[in-house]
Amino acid sequence: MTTMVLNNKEFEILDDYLRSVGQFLTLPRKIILDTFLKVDKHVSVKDLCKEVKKKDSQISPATVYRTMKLLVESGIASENEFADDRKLFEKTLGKEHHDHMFCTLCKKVSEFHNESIEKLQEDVAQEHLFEITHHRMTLFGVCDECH
Amino acid sequence: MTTMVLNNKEFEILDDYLRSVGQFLTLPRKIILDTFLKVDKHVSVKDLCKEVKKKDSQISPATVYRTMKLLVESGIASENEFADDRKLFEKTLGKEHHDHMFCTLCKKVSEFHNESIEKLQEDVAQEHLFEITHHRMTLFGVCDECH
DNA sequence: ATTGACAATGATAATGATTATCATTATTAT
DNA sequence: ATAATAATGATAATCATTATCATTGTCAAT
Repeated sequence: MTTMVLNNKEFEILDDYLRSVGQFLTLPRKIILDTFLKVDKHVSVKDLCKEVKKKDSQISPATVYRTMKLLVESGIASENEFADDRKLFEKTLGKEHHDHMFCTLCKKVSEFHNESIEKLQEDVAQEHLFEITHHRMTLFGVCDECH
Repeated sequence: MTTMVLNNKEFEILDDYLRSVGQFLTLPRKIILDTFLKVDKHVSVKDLCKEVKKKDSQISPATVYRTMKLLVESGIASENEFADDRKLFEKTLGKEHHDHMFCTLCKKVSEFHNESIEKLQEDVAQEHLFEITHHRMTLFGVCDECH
């Protein structure tokens, strides 16, 4: 029997968000959120489905897709696309903003943050009278382990 | 009758590249390259197909896809994905490296270059013993005209 | 507790960009 | 000209994601 950590702040946030748009925090959504929170790396919907199926084989991929969209809307998760046509999700809550390095050999995703770059991006945007809502920066190459 | 500018250096580069891999610069490929070069913005395969069809209604989308892949391999074009699941191609020859700003309202793509950011990216990579092959940086937001 | 309005779910079909297949046609070197 | 091989166009296949829709679950009001 799997135990769900229901007092995580993510559950409260999702519940609040859903109520604010006239929806409810149902059991499938709880299971999917719980599963997602226990994966500590970037995960695809496909892989998430496998984990979710272990807990409840009834839950359909369609519901996983729908729920992940809700997690993004509520700020709990964010999505990113590194390799071809497969979106990966990661937790955003309690994590600082960061950018990514993607190893094209082992497909590993690692993170970094550089305040100077952030500042320069803002400067560039101002010069062009562009109002940034978000940005995406990924360095592609070969990680240390693959050398 | 459409005139093709066959003395562009891109034709020579593509020809050289194709020969180096045992292939040939055929008429459909010439037409597609010519069409691509005359579009002066980021273009999707779908839009490119429309233009190509005007010159030769026989040319199939499959050939356009195949040829665009060759243009990327030979360094004449590069691809980028901004909005959902539609790749956009742009000319790379004779253009400095640059990053993009994508207006989420009007979908316009504009370009910028900032040497300081480039330098900092290299620094970050070195710190992490990461060897950059290329990078991708896009600022999302609202452009001046959409304000 | 029951009910009614409506949201959520699961199964499955649809979408849409991109690729693969394959028979036919074109191209090049000889 | 011809043989060897590459290229093409038409079409089917792929695959992640969305839409559809009949059924089931949820909650607030009675």
